[in-house]
Amino acid sequence: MTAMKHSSPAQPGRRKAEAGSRAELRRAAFLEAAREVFLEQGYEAANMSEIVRRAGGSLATLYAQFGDKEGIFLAMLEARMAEFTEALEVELKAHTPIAVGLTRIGEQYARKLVQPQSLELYRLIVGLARKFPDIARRFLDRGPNALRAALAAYLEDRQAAGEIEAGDFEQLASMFLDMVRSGIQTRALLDSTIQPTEADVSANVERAVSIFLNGVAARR
Amino acid sequence: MTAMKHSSPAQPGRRKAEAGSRAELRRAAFLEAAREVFLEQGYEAANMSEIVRRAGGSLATLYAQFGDKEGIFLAMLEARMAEFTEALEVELKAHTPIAVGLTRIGEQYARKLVQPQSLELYRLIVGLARKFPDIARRFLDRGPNALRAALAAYLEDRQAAGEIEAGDFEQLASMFLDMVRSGIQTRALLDSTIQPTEADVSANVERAVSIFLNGVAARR
DNA sequence: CAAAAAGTGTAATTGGTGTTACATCGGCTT
DNA sequence: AAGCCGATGTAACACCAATTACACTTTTTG
Repeated sequence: MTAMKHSSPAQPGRRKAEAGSRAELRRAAFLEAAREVFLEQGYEAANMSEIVRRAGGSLATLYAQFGDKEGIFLAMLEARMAEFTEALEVELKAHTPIAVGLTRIGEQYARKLVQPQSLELYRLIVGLARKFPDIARRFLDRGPNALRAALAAYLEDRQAAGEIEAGDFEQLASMFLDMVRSGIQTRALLDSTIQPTEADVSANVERAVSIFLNGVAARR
Repeated sequence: MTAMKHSSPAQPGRRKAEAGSRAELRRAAFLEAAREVFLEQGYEAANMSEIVRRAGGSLATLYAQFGDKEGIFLAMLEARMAEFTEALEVELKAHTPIAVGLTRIGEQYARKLVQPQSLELYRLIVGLARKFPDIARRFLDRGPNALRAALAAYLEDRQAAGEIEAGDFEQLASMFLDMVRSGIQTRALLDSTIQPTEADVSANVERAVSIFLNGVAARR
């Protein structure tokens, strides 16, 4: 991460970064600052001058590059979402035994979700789903839906291997992921003093796997 | 400093105590309009004049009754949350067989959650969790946490009856409710063109009950 | 019935913020 | 070295909404 130098205000003369194209540096700095400001304050409360204050550069340049407030917001979301979903490219192709595979994907997913930045991003998108429906929609497709489809394919493979019973694999995948994610995420979303530990996540996943495979009914 | 009179029954002036008084009618109309406007447009985008436009009355009266924008927003949320959670007072005291009990509570919960108004309320609260942490916290306690505790007690009763195995009942309750709620709610939250039908909800609950009790592992 | 309290309609005040204009500066190409 | 073109800093513009002031009417109460 490039260290953010800042300029002394109203000083003509001595300031310039040394590496990379100037425009690109500016753009990256703007996006980084926009991420901070929007995630911290929400869309409406964020103001453009604050972004410039943190990024350096000038308001005019910001507008020249992104058009308007909505423009930089969308650009920032796009970058953020890409960064988020790329890490979800889980390799479930391997014919891993079901218990191991579920645990692995569950932990990876849950650990990602409870990071403060992920929670803030989720808050933003949910809160603005009405104002920016296509953004919310894209998030849904690239995030939860994509992961669900991947897990469904894996489950189908496991069913073929005789490890689980047949069923609607998309629905099954959704159920499992919801058990892994929802409780812990909801609590963290609504009570920011809660910061789940790795152990919390692991215990949660372990229990979810157990229920998903065996249920809780008394054995006879 | 304006003397702020709130709805507390005891007042020095000792007026407007009766229900149906003019002040109470005004107040109810304001809250109703505020609900519409805030749920439709979000907190920041909503404007006070619009509330008055829909409720009738005057801006001055609105301010006299609620102090400021935050005041009427919180008052409206309070009323709304009360209305929402009161319907969740599910009677699970009865020693209903586990499959029936789970289905009943699951359907009631899920059906409530996918109503457009519930979704909008949830959006609002999640989006503003950072700005109004105590509101989000109260929602968490009165909503999800309360229901979870109730279900946990029911599960404990069922365990005592030998229907299910022992375990961390709060955790189990959370898992079940998450399966019932999360998938369907998340999709509706992020894609407003989705409007789950009764049949969707029922199918989802049925599957959740099945997994929760028996799991998906192949029988041997 | 009359005075006081509360409500009403309108408009002014105030503060903020998205957006643009403009004069200037500095690096990069030729 | 000269000059172009984008970047910069600043301030202005335009608009909007929260909040309040005020003069007047209606309701409540003693």
